Amino acid sequence: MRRRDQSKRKRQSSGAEIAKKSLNDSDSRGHLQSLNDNEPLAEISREAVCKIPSHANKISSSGKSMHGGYINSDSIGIAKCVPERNDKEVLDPTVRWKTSETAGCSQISMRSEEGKCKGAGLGNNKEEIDDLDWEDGSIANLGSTDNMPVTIELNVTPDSARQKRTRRASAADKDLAELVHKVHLLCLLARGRLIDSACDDPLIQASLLSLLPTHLLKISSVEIFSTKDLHPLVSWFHNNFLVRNLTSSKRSFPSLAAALESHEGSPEEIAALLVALFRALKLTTRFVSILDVASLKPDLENSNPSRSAASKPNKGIFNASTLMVSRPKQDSSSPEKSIHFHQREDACETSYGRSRESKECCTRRHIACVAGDLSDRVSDPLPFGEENNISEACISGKSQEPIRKGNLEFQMQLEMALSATAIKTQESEMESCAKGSSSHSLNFSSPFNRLRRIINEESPTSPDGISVAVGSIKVGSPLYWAEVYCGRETLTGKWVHVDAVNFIIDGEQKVEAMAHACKTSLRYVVAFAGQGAKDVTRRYCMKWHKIASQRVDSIWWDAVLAPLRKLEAGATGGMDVLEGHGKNSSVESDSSNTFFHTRSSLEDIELETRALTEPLPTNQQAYKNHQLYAIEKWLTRYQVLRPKGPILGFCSGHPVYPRTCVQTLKTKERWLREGLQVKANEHPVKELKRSVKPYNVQVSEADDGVGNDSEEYIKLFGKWQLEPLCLPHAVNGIVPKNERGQVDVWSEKCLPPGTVHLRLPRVFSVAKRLDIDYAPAMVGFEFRNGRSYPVFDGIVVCTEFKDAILEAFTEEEERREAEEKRRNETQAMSRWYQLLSSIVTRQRLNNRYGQSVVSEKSSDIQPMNSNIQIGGSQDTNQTFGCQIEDTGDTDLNVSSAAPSNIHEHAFLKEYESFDEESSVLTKRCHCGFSVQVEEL
DNA sequence: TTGTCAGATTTTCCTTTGCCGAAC
DNA sequence: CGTTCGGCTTTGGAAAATCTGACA
Repeated sequence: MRRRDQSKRKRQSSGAEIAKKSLNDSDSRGHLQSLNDNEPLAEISREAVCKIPSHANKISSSGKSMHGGYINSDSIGIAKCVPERNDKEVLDPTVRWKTSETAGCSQISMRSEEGKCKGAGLGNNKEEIDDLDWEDGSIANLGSTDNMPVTIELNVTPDSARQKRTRRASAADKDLAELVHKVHLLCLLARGRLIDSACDDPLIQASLLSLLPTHLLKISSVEIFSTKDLHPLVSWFHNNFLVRNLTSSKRSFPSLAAALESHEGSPEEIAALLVALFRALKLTTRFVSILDVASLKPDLENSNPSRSAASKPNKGIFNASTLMVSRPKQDSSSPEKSIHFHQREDACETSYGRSRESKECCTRRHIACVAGDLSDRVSDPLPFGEENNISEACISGKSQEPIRKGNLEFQMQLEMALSATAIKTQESEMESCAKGSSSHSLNFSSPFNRLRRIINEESPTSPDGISVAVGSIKVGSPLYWAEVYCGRETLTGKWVHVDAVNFIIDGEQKVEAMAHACKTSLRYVVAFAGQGAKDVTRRYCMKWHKIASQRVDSIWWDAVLAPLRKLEAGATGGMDVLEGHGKNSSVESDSSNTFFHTRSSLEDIELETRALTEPLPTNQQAYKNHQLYAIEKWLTRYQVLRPKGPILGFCSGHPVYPRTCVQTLKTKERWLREGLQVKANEHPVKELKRSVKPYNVQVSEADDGVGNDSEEYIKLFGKWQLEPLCLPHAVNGIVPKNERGQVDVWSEKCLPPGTVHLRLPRVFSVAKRLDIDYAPAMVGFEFRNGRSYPVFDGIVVCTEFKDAILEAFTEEEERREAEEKRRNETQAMSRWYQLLSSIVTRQRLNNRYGQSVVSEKSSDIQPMNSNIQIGGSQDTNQTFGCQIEDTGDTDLNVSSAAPSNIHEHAFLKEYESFDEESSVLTKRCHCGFSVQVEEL
């Protein structure tokens, strides 16, 4: 019962989560067309996304009905608010059912996400809200919160909460999570392509060029440029376009035109505009995005963002964020209420997964505090009374939760906040740019810029006077940036990272730390160009072992990206052959030069090199599944180190070896399946004690109580002890068999030379009849009743008999089919006879014992002659060839329609009628007799 | 607060070559 | 009387994954 409840809860939450995902995607949909009307990929992606929510909703439907069924979802999983009895509304994505094991739905606690309860007389203290008893269902002032998202939680006892924690994901959960992950990945890829194509818009590019000061236009005339040439350009862009939190904006999908017009936009739009600007200046540029995709692992506990708050009612993240960061005031009349919630989240562009809420809150919390601290230090007072508000926010934050100091996250946030708020003149900035220090990536903005940037859309109208953290979005996780190809950077050129949002140039090594500080995972970093895409995660992720397990199956991912990579390479000149000395130019392929590189292949080499030169992890557990390194401690018992060296380093005193030294051991039988056999005179590398004794050994032991040592150990061999399988050749039409008189056909490699495997049903009988030697083909095992049973499929025969057997088999099958047909016909005839006999008998009985029954019941069986023939004639005038002679002892009341007592029914075509619905053909004789035939 | 580690717990994977009796 | 076919009973240990708590 508990398991069922947990399962239901899980399904509910995943359903809600998926609905939420699709909501965001559907949210974006309305704007897709504005970017590219002819883009079918978006449609395909959308359909794929819609399938999953509907699947999940199907699963969760039982849970809904159990709880009263007030939650509705439409076909694509978008939540609808359906009024409940007490004028409450349930917003699907934030609803989570918690079934109390004992009391069931005993208590409903409602929580206002937006803190509106505060103003509605429910008190400022979150604890008060949580402690309120809603048992009677009357909730004060809820009438005014018609569109307010609320979370309904059924009371959970501490015990059940604990039990739930121990529940783990099932295989189905994992499958679903993987499916969601893949679909989400595809959606984000599609989104990236849309943004990328928008960057190519000539109108946008021309508009950007028109804004650009003339002295900056000269970069387009520089054929080969370096990182420092980009500084003035990026600096100008940084100062003229500001990143804005567009939580309550009309547009939720990027619109470059709107961003260009207003000189402000989301981080995505700003990054895209920079890409457009670079492309307008004829620089080879990619739009790069972190695909912050839903988790690959099922997330049972944290799938709902408010879970952490629920588990920690007094100092949860939710509470802290509610007090410290005012969420946008919701328009109670807005029909897109549910969407609005996601728009806010979208502002941070974080994942839909478990860390979404915590990420957002964490970021905002820290920024608020950092900004608050700064307000004390920075001499220039903040405009719009921000200072006080921020201080208040921070103080209130401090009172609830101490600020974390001294860690990387704090430092990163501080740095980023400084870049947004500290005083720095435009001149000095330009100076620093001119110096061209690539290491100096975090430059400070001008005061003017700071003032502009500090404006947050919600701040001035914040209802409770608590400021939204200034620039929180701007200084959030780096999610979008540009990559510009600089020919002068290295010998062969280099893709240079340019982050306009955070004003970082050539800071690829900083991305990981910054993303980490904002709880964003660098699982997929994809560069878009020319409608194509390329995975460049390796360039930015130094700790690959940390993300490897969070990435989807690489074969699938590579297959997805394969066509996109070609497009990308084509658009960025990646297919052009490069000459040395950093001069990239398209040259004719020189047939005499057999060794040349394209830009794309050089980048591949660079990324591959990074993959092979990952630094040694500092913790032992990272070596457990590390692709490059291994320590002996974490090897399984089927693994050995051979050769045992070289030692690449040490971790906690354990020597670190290359993963290539790890060899997998298998038993002789296992190697056999791969078409390999152990060489003669090779001794097992390892012998393991057998945990499960073979069945026959168990029996023999039970009999005599003496074990067989050779059977008790599993002998393991390494790959270096093997040679290709050498089976005895078939001689004189005799198939070489094993000790059981069969052939184990694990694969084609396991077939003895000169033999062939015929996987046909009943083929053994043919071989037997032809007196040809054969062996049953064992193809695997079936595990039933705690034991394994061999599975046979077809036979193995010598090749020379193959044709003869196939020919005989074909004949045999034809004969068998004919026999079967004959048998079926006989059976059909017999059944017809039985049917008509019963009709006759029934008629006799009716005639003898009651006329009324006849009139009532046999509407479709007309008065008839008892002389019936059964036959298979297909003629127009069908007759039944089997006659049932009336013995004359019955007193048949023959209908007037019947022409005579001795009458052979003739079923003419023109009297037939066919009922389409029931597929019943009614045949009628002119005498009035009718027979209904059901067509098969 | 976060990361690491060891131990505990849960889930998944691997194991691997019949017998008996009723019906036909 | 021989052949066919369905039901029987439902392992259990190791590895892998994950959780927990202590500690730095």
